Amino acid sequence: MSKTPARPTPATSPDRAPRAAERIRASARELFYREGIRAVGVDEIVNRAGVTKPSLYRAFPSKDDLAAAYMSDYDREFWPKFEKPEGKSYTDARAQVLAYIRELSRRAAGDGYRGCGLSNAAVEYPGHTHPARLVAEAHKKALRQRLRELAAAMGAHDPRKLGDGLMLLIEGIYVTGQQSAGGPAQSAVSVAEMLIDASVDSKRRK
Amino acid sequence: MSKTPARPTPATSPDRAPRAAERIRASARELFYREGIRAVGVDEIVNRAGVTKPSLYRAFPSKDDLAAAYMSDYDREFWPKFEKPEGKSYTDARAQVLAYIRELSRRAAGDGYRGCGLSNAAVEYPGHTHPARLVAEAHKKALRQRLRELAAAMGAHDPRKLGDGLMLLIEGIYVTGQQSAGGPAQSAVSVAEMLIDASVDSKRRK
DNA sequence: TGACAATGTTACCGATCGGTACGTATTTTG
DNA sequence: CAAAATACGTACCGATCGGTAACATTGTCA
Repeated sequence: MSKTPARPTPATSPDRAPRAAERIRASARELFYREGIRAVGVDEIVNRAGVTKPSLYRAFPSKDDLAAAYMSDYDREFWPKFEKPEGKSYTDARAQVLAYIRELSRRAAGDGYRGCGLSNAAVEYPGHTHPARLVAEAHKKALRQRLRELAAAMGAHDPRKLGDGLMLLIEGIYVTGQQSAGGPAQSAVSVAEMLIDASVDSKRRK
Repeated sequence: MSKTPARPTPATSPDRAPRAAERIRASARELFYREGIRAVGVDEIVNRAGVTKPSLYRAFPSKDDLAAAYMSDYDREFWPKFEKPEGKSYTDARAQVLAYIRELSRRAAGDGYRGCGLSNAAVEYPGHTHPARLVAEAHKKALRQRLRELAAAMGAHDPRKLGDGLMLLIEGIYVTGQQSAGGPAQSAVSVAEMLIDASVDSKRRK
């Protein structure tokens, strides 16, 4: 019945990419985000993926490495949402950041919102040597620098200050969004506007 | 040798307050904060407290309830630090909030900083019925309201907006402080100043 | 002293944890 | 087609998890 006779996957490419590993990544992605990494056992992951445990350990040396892969996937999915919020491209840095924060605040108001998977992982694993943490910290460092660039593009007097301010704000949305619905995240857009306007040349205020 | 003959504890009060329970609370407090709640086993807690496992379960129905007690302790220790930052009392709401953020940023720059135990617990336990989460969410609700009061006392046009902005900022310090040293938290004080000054009547700016 | 409450001691429970040895399908290749 | 390689499943491991039963010991107050 499920023959898929033609060519479900190329499988001719020398780069090994079995289907089980991808199903595991997707399953881990969902469960780790929803429940937390420590809360999810490997059995639950493989059951949901429709595969078995040895398949997991053939693709990933350990659960910690699977968690690191989850971090990399999360990071990869993040950047399009940040650079092209609401699906549109922006030339105006201010508009881009505000659009991202607007979209983020909307998501954070949803019921199943669980914040940033990377920040959450850093909470779950305090040790700075855990493989998942390394990916998360690299991501946060990159985001901080990108926000500083955007702050400079907005014409901020002190791009570092504005960039850090926006970073703190965004992380605040992440963490408060999962605490309670209708939380402070719903004020985030106007707060960001205030912050940006107060950071650029006062002559340019409308 | 360690007789403590006189009166180490009153022990006359009828309210049951044995010493083992307090040692367990203190041990849990430290370990839960440093390592995370899920990461710490009950054996580790009782070993560090110098007591045995049955003593734990005589004082607390379950580990989840001990976690909830940890939340309550954390909440109780929080408010003095917030209301009297740097050990001083403040009549000026702006000065108080800025002093708290200054003190917080200093702590967040330290090596072993692990953010807010209450926010971290909400990350570890997504389910909104967990006893620890209930305490944490009540705390965050109270803090949000208190910040709104303080924002009003500062003379903010929109106290809700400024209060939420400060809340997002503070939560941002919590979470980024434990990610990497020298992070965006070190810009928090000047960001808070900007936010407050932009929220109050512009005539009052210095 | 005797009664009582709090704690310690020891051994144990079932469940679940992350991880693996080993045999079986399935596919690729000559 | 047959053989080698690859992907997958069954069954299991020791360790640790949260939690408990039963009993001995201590300290306090009357």
